[in-house]
Amino acid sequence: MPNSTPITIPATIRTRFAPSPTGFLHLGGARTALFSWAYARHHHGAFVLRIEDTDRERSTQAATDAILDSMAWLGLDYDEGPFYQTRRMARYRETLDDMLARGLAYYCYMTQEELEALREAQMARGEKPRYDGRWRPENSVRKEPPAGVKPVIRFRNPDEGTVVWEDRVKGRIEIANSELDDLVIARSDGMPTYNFCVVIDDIDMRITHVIRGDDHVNNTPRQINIFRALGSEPPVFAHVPTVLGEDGQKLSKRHGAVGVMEYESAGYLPEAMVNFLARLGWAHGNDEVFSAPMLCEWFELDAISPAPSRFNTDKLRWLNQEHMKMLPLDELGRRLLPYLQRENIDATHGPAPKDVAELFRERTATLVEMAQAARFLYMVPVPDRALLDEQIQSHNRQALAELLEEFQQINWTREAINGALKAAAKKQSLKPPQIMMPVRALVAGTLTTPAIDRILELLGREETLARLQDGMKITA
RNA sequence: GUCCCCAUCGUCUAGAGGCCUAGGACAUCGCCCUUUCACGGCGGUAACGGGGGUUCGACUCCCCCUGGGGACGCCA
Repeated sequence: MPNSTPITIPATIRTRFAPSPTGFLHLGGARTALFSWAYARHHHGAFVLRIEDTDRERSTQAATDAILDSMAWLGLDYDEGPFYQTRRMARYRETLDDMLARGLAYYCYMTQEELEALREAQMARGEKPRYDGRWRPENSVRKEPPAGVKPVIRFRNPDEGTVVWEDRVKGRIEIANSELDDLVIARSDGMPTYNFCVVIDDIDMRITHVIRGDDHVNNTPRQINIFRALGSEPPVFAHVPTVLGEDGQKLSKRHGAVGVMEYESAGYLPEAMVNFLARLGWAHGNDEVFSAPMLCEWFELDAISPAPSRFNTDKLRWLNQEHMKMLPLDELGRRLLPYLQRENIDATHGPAPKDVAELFRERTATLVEMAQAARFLYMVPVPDRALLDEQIQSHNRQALAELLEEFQQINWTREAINGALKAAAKKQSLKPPQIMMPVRALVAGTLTTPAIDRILELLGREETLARLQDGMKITA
């Protein structure tokens, strides 16, 4: 008889994010954390952070720190934790002993070699590889534990029936107990395993909604069985689909940036990252650009798509620019500052970062691009001889000379600069571009810049005159 | 191999039987704006994987096929 999970929403929603600290926080994990966080915030519940570090071989403090940094950058604050599973051993052992005593779990003395042989034989027969239950209490009454073998502890999974739950994103899922084997809940060295700890923790931390990656779907029925064996009602489950690379393949190193903090390095705003990640597999009508608070207000599990979705850099870039345009200029300037430093640009002299931000936020998509584009505002560009020869020729040399003189007279305002530029062109019967383009080349070392009058204004009279004069000498 | 899940424009998605001549966004193409590059504005190309049902009526419900993804650890 199928036993299903009722959909009842408890008064206080408690969600958790439970990464294993074996590497940086990747995009998929970040989105899972985001959804879990947003759901808790939406319901004014609690968001718990738990570090699943029972795999001592692979867990590192550095990875934990990296995950914490990523969450902080994204603005995913937690209400409780971080809890470390390795510090809860006493609790796990106590439960293990209790389960052993009650016959819910048993020692299994099968060796790794025996297990491997069994699996190979099963695969050869076209069967699903799994443990055959040979050390179950009912089978091993006569057997003597072999000497020298340290046993694992296995959970005695029910043989009959079907485990059913209403997944909040996938819908109803049923898996027959006959498909499940008795999973190892404690290693031979005594260390409890993930599938066991996760259940104990979710019970103890009173987690009401487990929102996690859908690679855990197959673990869920086993965990539900443990919940039941322990006399606890399982939480609501919501299995979020995978985030794929741009090519539709599983995310891996060859996709380039898969770690969240790599996007910080690449000049993306956390606001944009949150917005983008949220739109991957989740939608609120036609809303595209929104803030984290808006996400929290709107977020519902039912709106999560059950299908995997692909990462898309173009859209992330667009969103980043949108968020750069939404940020107050002072703030955007503050955010730009560290990127200028990373480009080895000394921003202690020269234009205020907020003025630079205003100039470039409509023509660059990331803070890195903005910093790079702004370089000439702080440092004299490397002269491009070919460009200067092309831009400065006999037809406009006279006009440029006159412009230089004019620049020494006028008030140094954008309006006056613009007037001088146009007047100088007109006087020599040139079109405005015929004087503006060479000035760009002289002052910025490139032809693609924001409005030239504003650039000269920001650069200041002294710097402008110096660059014009030095540049003119090169082509003279 | 076995089990589980998924399937709307190139991509992210809206769509909960008639509102769909399938909407939005990114990307792309064209035009306008324009001192360059952008921004912005206007417009275009572009999708319900296939086959069966159910129904007066299916993008929407059911089944099969195909195609994708995930899981089968003393990893999480």
